[in-house]
Amino acid sequence: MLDLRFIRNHPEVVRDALEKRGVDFDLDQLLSWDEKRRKLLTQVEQLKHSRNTLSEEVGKLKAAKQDASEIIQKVKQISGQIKEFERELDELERKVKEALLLIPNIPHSSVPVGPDESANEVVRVVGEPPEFSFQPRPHWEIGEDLDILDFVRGAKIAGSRFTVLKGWGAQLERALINFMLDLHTREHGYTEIFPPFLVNRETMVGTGQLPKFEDDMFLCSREDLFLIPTAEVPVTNLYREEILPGDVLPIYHVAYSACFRAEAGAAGRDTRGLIRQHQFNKVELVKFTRPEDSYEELEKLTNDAEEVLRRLGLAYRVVVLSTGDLGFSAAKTYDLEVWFPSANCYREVSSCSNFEDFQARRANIRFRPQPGAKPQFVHTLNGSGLAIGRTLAAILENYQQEDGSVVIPPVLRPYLHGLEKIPPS
RNA sequence: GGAGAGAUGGCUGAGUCUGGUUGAAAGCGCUCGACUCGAAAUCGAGUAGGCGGGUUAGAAGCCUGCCUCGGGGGUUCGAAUCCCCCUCUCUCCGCCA
Repeated sequence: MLDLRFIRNHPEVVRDALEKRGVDFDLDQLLSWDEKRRKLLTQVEQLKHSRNTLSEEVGKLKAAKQDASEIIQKVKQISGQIKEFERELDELERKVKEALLLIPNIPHSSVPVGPDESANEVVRVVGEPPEFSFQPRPHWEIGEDLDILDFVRGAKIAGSRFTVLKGWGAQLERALINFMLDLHTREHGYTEIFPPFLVNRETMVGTGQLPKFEDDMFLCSREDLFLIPTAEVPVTNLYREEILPGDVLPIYHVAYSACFRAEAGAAGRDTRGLIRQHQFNKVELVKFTRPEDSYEELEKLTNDAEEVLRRLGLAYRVVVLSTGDLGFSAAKTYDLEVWFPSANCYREVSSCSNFEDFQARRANIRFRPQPGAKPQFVHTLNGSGLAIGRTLAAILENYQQEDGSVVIPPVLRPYLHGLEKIPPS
């Protein structure tokens, strides 16, 4: 959510941002509602002021045992008027609030301008894609042959885009989770959180999933609870409606969670393999920082996520998203894309974003810079560190051998009882 | 799920029965000042948030109004206080990993 006062004072900046994102939004409508609202508010406040002072007089007269019926009549009339105006005011406020929740964040000045992902820019390429003396196979074939991935039974018990991990597959998934959590907690200074996987509506609004993207979410309608699409949602909302003391910042949190996505708009895309699932595991990094530090923190966070890929020995590149590809709440995003030999291309395994105060304003997360100072909104950031399923798929493909076996990256072996290779079945 | 108790400022906690300068006593904490070589102790002052209006190029600051005592609605000239609904917390019972 943007600051309404900022929109009022700098409509041209907001208009420019909307255009760069390719978003159609009626800003003039919002501004005229806001102007009407403020005029009405002033009137209502004046009426309330006279009501308050007159009521006080009634109290004084009654205490002095004098007649107050004349004033009481007058105030009754004023109250009626207030009620009438307030109905109108509520309607305007509702409209303004709803509109405000639908305006995306303003892209940072360093973000490349462009209509879609074709305008994204590669920031750096790290590592060499492996050479194969044979035709590398896609991970779903490797996994099924090794009897560690079961797509057929996943579809049977839950539906398409659900997969069963088995044997070394299940253990490799668990190893990846533990490896990432250990790395970020022990070496990068993050505090681990294990959050609820179901959250309420206010929480989903806080991070920006609602109201705009409800169709992409799984909803437990009986309780009106949503399955989280990422741990970003519960973890960012940990401090919703709070004023944090300035000295606790920056806060670094890392959380493992299962993630649930309806993938409503993705019918027919990535139907094979682990790339696009309704349920997947992810280790997520979340930061709360002072405004002046957030862009430096974004670089550090991105580097923390990259470290996972470097240690796993996977070739990857870092891409900065253009204005047309940027997510609704983000001001700047780096995607980490890992090499997939079978597809001969890079695919996203992490998305690291700075939301500035966009989520903090929605969720009302503030801090007091100094004891006694006025509260300010924090900046929030997050990034996958990393998506587990896609990482597992990348390992299967990049470490596959001609005989169908898969070598385990050395850093993971301690998590797999020293296993060096998943043997062919 | 059943029965009961409760939710007040950064925290503890009065006020609710008996509606009226109580946006809220007191204590703690915090900030600033005095004392001190410095600290502790002591003393003094200050210390909730939000939304408007004025001043300003704007911000800060200052002046001013409105709202908020878990959330929403109602009664009343006037609600922390009375009534209704919701949420959460605690205690007891039931159930359960």
